[in-house]
Amino acid sequence: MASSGRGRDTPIRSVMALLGDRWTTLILLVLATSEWRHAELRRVLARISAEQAISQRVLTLKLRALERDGFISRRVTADVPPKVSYALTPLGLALHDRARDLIEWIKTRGGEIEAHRAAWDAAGAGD
Amino acid sequence: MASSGRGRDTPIRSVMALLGDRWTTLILLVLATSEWRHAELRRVLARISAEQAISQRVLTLKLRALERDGFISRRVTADVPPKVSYALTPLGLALHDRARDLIEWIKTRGGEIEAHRAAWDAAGAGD
DNA sequence: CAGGATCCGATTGGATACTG
DNA sequence: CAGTATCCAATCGGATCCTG
Repeated sequence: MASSGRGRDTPIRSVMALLGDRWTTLILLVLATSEWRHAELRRVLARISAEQAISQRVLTLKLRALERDGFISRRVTADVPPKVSYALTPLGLALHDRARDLIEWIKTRGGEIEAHRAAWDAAGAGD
Repeated sequence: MASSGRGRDTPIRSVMALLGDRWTTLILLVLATSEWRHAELRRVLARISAEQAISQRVLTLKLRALERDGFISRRVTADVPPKVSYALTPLGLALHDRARDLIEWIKTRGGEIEAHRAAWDAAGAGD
């Protein structure tokens, strides 16, 4: 089942969806710092997300999706047990930069957004 | 139940999720052209998405979410039946601009991404 | 016309157990 | 350690019906 899936998506929609999902952007941010092994990556994601850990299965799914699109590369050593490391490709680094820009923008405007939400929620609270 | 929901999200995650969902970015693109009424908006979204129409319920949900964050404004006339129009706020226009940038980037790199996918799918096809 | 209420299918993400 | 396979809960989006 390696081939299709939701692969008929245009890159536009699927990449936007990637950035919008629960973990992918965080993975990009971490991989931008250096190369990481699977288990290490899981641990650091758990720490910085602060809520809860990514499951092993979902981490694999997200890494595969990023690899399929050419955003990350996977390197395996011949050791036993094998060591598998992930790193951003140049394309992935470029995507990361875009994600950063977006995050920075949201940070600068985050106050306004939260103010709107507070006002909205206050107005609707008396239902 | 107007208040909470997934409202405890930080703007970062929720705005990224907004851009990554099925319709929101498309809605931003359309609203950037002018003000639209609910039914018109539904029709034009159906046309440009080419796959299938957004349901009435989901359009309302998306518009409410955008309104809550202060990205769009809702204007109602005193007519019977009332006319309801939606338009981008300055904050929403700024978000739209960021979405456009991202889309443009994906377009310029889309070829590479699709090439990676093709290679990946071909490699995995012989399972 | 705008939109709320229901019901439903599909997808997403998490927990756990198991394999090379 | 890295990854797969199940099973399950929650969320998302769609279809339909109903109301001011």
